[in-house]
Amino acid sequence: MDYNKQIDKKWQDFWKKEGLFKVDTKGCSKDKYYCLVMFPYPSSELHVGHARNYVIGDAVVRYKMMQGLEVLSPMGWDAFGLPAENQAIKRKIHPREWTLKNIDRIKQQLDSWGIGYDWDREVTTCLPDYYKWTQWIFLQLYKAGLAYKKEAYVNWCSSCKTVLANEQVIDGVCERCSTQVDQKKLNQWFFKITDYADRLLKDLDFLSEWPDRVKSMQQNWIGKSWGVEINFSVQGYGEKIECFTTRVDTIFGATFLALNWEHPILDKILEDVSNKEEIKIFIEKLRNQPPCARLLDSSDKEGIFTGKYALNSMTGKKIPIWVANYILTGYGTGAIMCVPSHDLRDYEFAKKYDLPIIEVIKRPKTEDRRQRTENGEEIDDEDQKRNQSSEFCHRTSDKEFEVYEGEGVLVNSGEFNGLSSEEAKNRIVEYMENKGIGKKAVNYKLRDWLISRQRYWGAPIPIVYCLTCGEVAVPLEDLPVTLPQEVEFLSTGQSPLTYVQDFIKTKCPKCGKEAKRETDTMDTFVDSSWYYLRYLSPKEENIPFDKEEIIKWQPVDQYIGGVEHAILHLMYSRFIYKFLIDIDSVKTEFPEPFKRLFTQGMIVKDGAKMSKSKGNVVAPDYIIEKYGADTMRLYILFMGPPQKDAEWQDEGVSGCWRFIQRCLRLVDMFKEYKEGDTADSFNECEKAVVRKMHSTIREVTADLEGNFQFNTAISRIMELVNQTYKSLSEGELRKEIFKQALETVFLLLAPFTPHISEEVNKVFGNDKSIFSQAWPRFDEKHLHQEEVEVAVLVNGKVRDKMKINVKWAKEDIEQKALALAKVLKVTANRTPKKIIYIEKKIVNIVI
RNA sequence: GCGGACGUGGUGGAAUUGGCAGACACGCAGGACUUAGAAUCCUGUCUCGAAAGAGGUGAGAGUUCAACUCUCUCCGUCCGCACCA
Repeated sequence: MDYNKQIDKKWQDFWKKEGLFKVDTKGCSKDKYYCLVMFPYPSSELHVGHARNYVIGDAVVRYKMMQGLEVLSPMGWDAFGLPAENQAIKRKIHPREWTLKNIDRIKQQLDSWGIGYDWDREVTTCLPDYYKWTQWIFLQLYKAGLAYKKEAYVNWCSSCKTVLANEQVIDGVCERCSTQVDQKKLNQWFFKITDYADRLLKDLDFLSEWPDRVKSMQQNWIGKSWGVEINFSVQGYGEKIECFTTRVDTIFGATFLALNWEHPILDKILEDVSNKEEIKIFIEKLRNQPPCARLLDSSDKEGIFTGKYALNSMTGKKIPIWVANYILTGYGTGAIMCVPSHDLRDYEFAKKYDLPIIEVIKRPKTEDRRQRTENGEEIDDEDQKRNQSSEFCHRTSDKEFEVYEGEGVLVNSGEFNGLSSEEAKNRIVEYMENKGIGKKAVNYKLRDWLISRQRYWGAPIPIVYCLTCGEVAVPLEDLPVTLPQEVEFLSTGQSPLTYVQDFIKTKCPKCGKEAKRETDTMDTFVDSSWYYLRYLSPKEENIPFDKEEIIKWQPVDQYIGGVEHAILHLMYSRFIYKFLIDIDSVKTEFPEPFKRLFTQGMIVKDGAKMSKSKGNVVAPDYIIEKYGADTMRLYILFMGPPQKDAEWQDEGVSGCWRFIQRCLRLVDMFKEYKEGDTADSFNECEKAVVRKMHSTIREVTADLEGNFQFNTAISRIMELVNQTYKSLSEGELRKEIFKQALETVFLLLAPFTPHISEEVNKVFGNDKSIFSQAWPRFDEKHLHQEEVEVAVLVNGKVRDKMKINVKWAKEDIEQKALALAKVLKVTANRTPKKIIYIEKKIVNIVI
């Protein structure tokens, strides 16, 4: 059989004509399977790295179809965003035009690879029929008090002239243009995702089928920690300074307080300070420091004494209040109690400015640790000490003092002396709560989601500003707030919408007077946080999504995409989903949108991520031109475990091509095949093929049911093909068996190489699509083997192998093993201490 | 620093979860068929050794009849977070 490009095209057209991937979400009666592949940002053409994503998704979709499920496989476009706007500025193309042109091109690519989608459900986030509902979601959040505006210091990229979210700042530079990021105070819209922090954390428990890596990244990002909030009263003022600490057991060692430059109390306490100007200059310096000026070196720690003191409420001693550059803004209260004896950072600071250091925690005694070792063996004291220091201790260069950051036993802590850290924490909180000087508290690293963008190419925020009524939400019936087509891109730092008079000018929905529209647009992560719901009813004009459909089709059974979305996209989607559940817009048993998540690895070339600038991009189109779609698909799946990064090797592609040719040659042989004389029962060659066939079905199915181990699945199919060749050359096969073997090969290959599988399916006289056939089943009885080979080991070392009949008694097998010449040579007539027989595997003789 | 993943031939990678390490491919070498090449087919290919044999899964120890797999220590690579009090 000849493979040619017409075959690809022919079957792609066939699937389209037959509507193979069309799903009637309402009407279908089969069990549902919602397979979702992360939709692409339509920038330029897709390369093989992107292809991996879609090929994996397609293989899953086709496999599940053959399993008899109703498989929903939609596709769409994450079409708003910065690159389109950058292109517009650079090349004077309208973002919309550029985006839609790219969509056409990518769609054509996906088609030519034979990726199957229900295109009737296509969703494009930059079109009004979609972003109308993104705005709707904004308004729901607004109504619930979860969308709010606040003035805040934000990351400002002077090159892109825009505000960046923290997560778009990589190592202190803009993720897109690598310009140094500055700080700027602006009025911004936020979503209050922090209200959901605890649920986002707790509900990770529902996600047993997500990779641990992703879950731990999310956990980390939420960053929940338990501790105590302590009030320190400022001497001479009625004011208090709140500090959060996770180590209240070290309170007796707190010898100073440190504030960040933004702390509100500074204005008050600095009033009558003599060196006020000096301090202000220092604060100003910190304010202008971009977040990238991360202090990696301890010597970078800087601070200034405010001249004021607070009281350590436990010791009653007065402790100085400092302003320091190492106190984070936006986490905790902006003030901390500093314990230089048990916190390395505080120690470095105290050392530099000569502040007192009081040890209050002793490392637990070695006896305690010794008890913890399993077998009670003594452990060398020196070793212990070394281990401990590597864990918790930071020896200072002058060796005067070791900062011990671990837990231990309290000293110099008044009535709490002798308690363990753990006990002390409880007792001290209790004491503080009674006295009203502190209380248990929880802190999160997670911050509210900044969604404002001073950009044109995004969904307009549906808010109007009226001189009389103030901030007014656009009524639902007025949605969408349409993005104007005519726009000018001026580098001013303002949203281009600011200059579109027709857009800005509007009437206040409340009082009808002249009003102005909000000119910021939304972060594209808002668009992508709910698209999977829109796929279920993409054409609905009056509602964002159909509740009934959601009950039926949510959660997504399998979500597939890159790890780069492990934190933001997935966190935001989870948040929005939970919110929609809360406002009763989504009804579901399972509180998470994506039941199972698969993150595929990157394809690298010459050891590096593919990029135009490196010139190492592998274009799929040339591979398709040379070998066809199936070869590319097969290689992408065969190159390695799909969740791991893999190096692209052109030689590997030709290997897959050869395999396909080898399969097709077998089909040719079958067409010409003349059956010889057949006996009643199968001969050895036939038995071998049948056995291999069934074991292959079993293993390939297991590989796909597991963690999508396409690479091993394919290698097993290769083995079946090899076995078929071998049996053909070694003896007679009746035609029926030859046929079964071939049919099995192509059924198993169908999810990976759909075009050729369809073609061969036709050779066997089936007019219907191979994907309407059932996935093959194996029969246990064909796996059974009378005779198997076992390895014979002496003292764990393989000495010989022997064939045994599985019915033989254990003793007989052992006797036979002992009698082997190679075994006798080693045992030299010594009687074995013990013989271990593992069924059908091993005989181990211990002497 | 914290969290996670990982370390196996010249290369990509297998190993029914503690049971014959290197499946399946790539590459390479030799051979067959060809005027020749391409394609295809066959054979070989962890290391040392002529062979018998010995060694071998980053290093070292331990548990076990048996360890790539489990435990501990160390070394190294990749990813995420990072002055989170």
